[in-house]
Amino acid sequence: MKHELSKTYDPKSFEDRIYQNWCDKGYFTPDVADNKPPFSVVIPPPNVTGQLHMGHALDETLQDILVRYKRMQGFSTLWVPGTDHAGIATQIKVEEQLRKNENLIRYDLGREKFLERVWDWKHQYGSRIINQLKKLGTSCDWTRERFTMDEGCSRAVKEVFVNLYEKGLIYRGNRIINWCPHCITALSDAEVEYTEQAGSFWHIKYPIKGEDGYVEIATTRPETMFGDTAVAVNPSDESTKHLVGKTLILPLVGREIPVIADDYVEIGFGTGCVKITPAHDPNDFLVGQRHGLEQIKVMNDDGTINAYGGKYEGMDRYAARKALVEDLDAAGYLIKVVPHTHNVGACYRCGTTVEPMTSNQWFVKMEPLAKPALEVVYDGTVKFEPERFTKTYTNWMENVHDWCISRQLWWGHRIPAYYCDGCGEMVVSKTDVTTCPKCGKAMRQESDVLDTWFSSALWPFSTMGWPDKTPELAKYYPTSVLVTGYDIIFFWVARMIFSGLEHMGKAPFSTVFIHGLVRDAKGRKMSKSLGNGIDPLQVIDEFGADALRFALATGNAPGNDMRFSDEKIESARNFANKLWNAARFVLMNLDIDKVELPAAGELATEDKWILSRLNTLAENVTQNLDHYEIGVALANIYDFVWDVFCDWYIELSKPRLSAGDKIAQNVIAYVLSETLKLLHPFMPFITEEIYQTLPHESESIMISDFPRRRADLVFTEEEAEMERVIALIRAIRARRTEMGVVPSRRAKLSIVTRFGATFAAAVPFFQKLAGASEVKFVDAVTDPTAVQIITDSAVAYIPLADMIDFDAERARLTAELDKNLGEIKRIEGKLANAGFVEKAPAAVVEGERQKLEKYKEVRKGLEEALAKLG
RNA sequence: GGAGGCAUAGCUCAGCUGGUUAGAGUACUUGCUUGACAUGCAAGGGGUCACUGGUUCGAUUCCAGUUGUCUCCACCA
Repeated sequence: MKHELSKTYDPKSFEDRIYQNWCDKGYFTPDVADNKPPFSVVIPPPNVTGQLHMGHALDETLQDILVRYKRMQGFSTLWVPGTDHAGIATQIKVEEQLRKNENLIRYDLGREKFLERVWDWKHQYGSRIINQLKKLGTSCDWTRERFTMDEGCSRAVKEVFVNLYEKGLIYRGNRIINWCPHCITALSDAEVEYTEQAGSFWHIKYPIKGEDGYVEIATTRPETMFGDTAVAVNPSDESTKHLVGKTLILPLVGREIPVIADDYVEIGFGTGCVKITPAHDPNDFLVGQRHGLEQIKVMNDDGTINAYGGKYEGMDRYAARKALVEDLDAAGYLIKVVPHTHNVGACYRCGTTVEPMTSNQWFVKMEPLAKPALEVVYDGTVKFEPERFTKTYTNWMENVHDWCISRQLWWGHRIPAYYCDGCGEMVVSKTDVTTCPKCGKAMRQESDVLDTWFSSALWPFSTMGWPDKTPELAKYYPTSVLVTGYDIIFFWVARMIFSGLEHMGKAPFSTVFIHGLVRDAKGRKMSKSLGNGIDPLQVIDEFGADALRFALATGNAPGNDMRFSDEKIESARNFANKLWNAARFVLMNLDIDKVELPAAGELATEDKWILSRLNTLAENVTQNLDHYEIGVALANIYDFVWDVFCDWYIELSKPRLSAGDKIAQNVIAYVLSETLKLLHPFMPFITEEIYQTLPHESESIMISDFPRRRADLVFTEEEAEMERVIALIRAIRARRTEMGVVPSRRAKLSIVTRFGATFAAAVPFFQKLAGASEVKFVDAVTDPTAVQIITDSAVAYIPLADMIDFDAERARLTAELDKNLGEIKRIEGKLANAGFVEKAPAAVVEGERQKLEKYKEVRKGLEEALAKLG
C-alpha cells in the first residue's frame, strides 16, 4: 500500500483540522481518576483585553513543549487555561472606547451600567485570545477554562479576603500610597515604574518668624508646599542646630510651621533643611508620624490643587507649580533654580506620573506571609530555573512592604466589606450583608475593588475548585512547574507562592521556569508605540504554527532575552520543509502496512548505525528536557533530522529502497516515526500529519509513547564502522572538489585498509556518494600519479594524474603532516605529563590515547604518500 | 546606592556539572537540473572565545578584578 503526502509543505492545509481532531478526541483532558502520576501546569492567564503577542507565543510554546512531553511519557497531564480580568487595563480600554464612540465618561453611566459594558467587552474579546492560543497548538484542557472573575474564582477571592482579615493580615488604614491621577486609583509599589527625568531644584526662602533671616529650602515639587507642616534638620548638624524650635512662615501661604530635628535629614546634602509634607511624600510621612505632625493633603484625586492651595485651587498640579514658582519669584522668595535629574514614578498602565498621597486603603500585612514564602525558596522546595532568579525573588521578598490591595476602580472583585452609615459598624463577610447586625440599618458594600493581582495570586488553586476539596486539587495541586517571564516575578510569582502556602499549606509549584523577553531584530522591546511588534498570528498565517514554535524554542538559553527576525522564522520553515520532503521520500518508497523492526541479525551496518544514533538522540533529548534545556533539545533533533537522517541515512538507503528491500523500509519508517515523536512536543502539527500517513500504532502521535533508550539498539561497533565509511567519503569528496574534478567524472577507487570488511560492504556508497566507478581493495598502490586520500582508517587512491599539480599536492601533504605532527606532539606532551595521567579521569586519558593512535595512523599515511611523490 | 545578565565567526546566537580539531543559523566563495527537498545538494573561507590575574595536570568554561553594554530593585528632599 502506497501512502502519499502533498507535494509541498503547506501548514494551512492541516493545522486547524488536526487541532480540531485533538479537541474532538478529548486528548487534552486528563482523567482525574486514573492512577498515572500527575503533571500539571496553570497558564499565566492572558488579559482579556489582549491580543496574542510574541511574549505569549513564547510562554505558551515552552509550556506546551513540557506538557506534551510529559503527556507522551505517560503522566496524567493537566494544563489549565484561562484569562485574567486585568482590572485597570481593561477598565481603561472600555473608558477610552466610551469616550471615543459616545463622548461619555464612566460616571455618566454609573457603576452598574458601566460594568455591563465591561462584561460586553469581555465576552467579545475574551474568546479572541483563547482562539489565538489554539492556533498555536496549545494542548490546554479547554473543558477547564477559567476566568479570574468567574463564579468560582470570585468565591475563592472572598474566602481568602475574609480569612486574611480574620487573621489580622488584612487591615484598612490611612497610609501613604502611590496615586494615579489619571486612573484615579491607588497603586501598589510594584505597579509604579521609575524613569529618570530632567527636573529642577527650586530653592525657596522660608522666612523665620520674628527674625529677619530665612531658611533656604530646596524642593523638586514646590506645589506640595501647601501641605508642609514642618521643616526638618539633622540634630547633629552644627550649621543648622540653632534653627531647631524656631517657627517659619510659609511664603505666600502665611501658615506657621516649626523647625524640627530628625535623623532622616542627611548632613551635607542640599541645604541641610528639608520641608516636611507628610501627606505627599513617603519619607515625610514617617517623619510626620514620629513628630505627630498634621497631614495636609493639597490635591484632589485627579491631581488638581484643592482648597489648601488658596488661589491655586482647581489648577492642575503642574500648572499650579508653574504659577506658584512665578509668584514666589515675583515676591522675592525664589533664590535660584538648579537643574536636577531624578527618578519619577509613573503608572504602569497609563504612564501618568504618580502622586504619593495619604489615603484610606486596604493593605495586606506582608511580614508574616513573606517569611514562609522565603523559607520554601531557601530550602529548595521551590526552585527557580535558571537559578539566578532565586536572588531576584528573595531580594524583593526580604524587603517587601505591605501590599496596597484596594483600587478605586469599578472593574474587579469588589471588596467584601460592608459599612453601616448609621452606627459606623463594619463587617467583612463572604456573603452579602444588607442590614447592620448592631443597629439594623442598611449596610452598603465597600466601593473599592481589589488589585487584579489579588485574584491571580490564587490562580493555581482557585482554578481547581478551591475552597471545595475537589479531586482536581487532590491530584494536581501543587502544580509541577510554572512557566513565565522574569518581568512578573514580583507581580505574580511571589504572590502565588505566599498565597499557596497560606491557604493550601503548600507552595503552588516546585519549579519556576523563567524565560526572557522576545525582542525585535534590532534588540528593541516590542511595543505598540514603537510599532515594531511582530504579530504571531501573521507569522502563523505565513509560515505555520510549527515554524513559529520552532523559531521561538530554538537557540535561546533559559532566562535570556531573544531576538525574533525574518531569518529565524525562514530557517524554521525551511526545517519543516526539509522534514516534509524527507517524509515524502520515505512514503514514496514504502509498501508495508505495519512497521516492524527486523531482528538485529537482519540489519545492515547503516541500519544499526542510524538506530544507534537515534537511541543516543532519544537519551539526550530526554535529559535535555528534564533539565529545561529546550533549545539544546531541539538543536539535537534538528541536527539528527538534517545532518544524520537526511544527509546520510536517506542517501545510504536509496539503493536498497529502490530495490524494494523490506528491511530498509521497516528501518527507515521506524526511524522516521520515532524521530517524529521526539519532535512532536516542539512541532505538533507537522509531526502528526506525517505520522498519520505512515503506518502507525497509536491513534495519534500526541498520545503515543515518547521514545526511550533501548538497550537492544546499542550498536557501538557498527556505529564506528559507518563513521569510518562516512569519513572516507567526505575526504574523497573534499579532494575531488579541491582538485576541480567535476562531479560527473567518475574514477576508479583503490582502498588500502585494515578494516576490509567494513569498506567492502560500503562499495555501493563509494560509487553513489564518492564518484567511484569501481572499487578495489589492495595491499598497496605504487602508482605515483594516483591521488592519495588519507583518513585514520584507510588510504584511498584515485588515478587522476591529469588533474594533479604535483608541487601543490606535495605542499598540501606537507602542511597536513605539519598540522598532524603538531597534534601528535600536543597529545604526547599531555600523556607524558604525570599530573595529567594521575589526576585526570581514566576515561579522559584513554580518550587521548585513542586520539593519538588515530593521528599516528594518519601520519603513517601522510608520510608514505609524501614518499611516493618523491 | 544595591543586585544581576551579557561580551564566542561579518550578523544573530548555542556551548549542560572544566579535557572538543571551538559549533549552529544566516551571510560569503566555488561547483552542482544527483530520480524527497534550489525552502535544496556538495566542498570551502572566516574566531588570540573582551582584557588582566588566580585556582588546576589542564580554563572559552570556575574565581577575582578591569573595561564596555543591558536589565531589575531602592530612591536623598
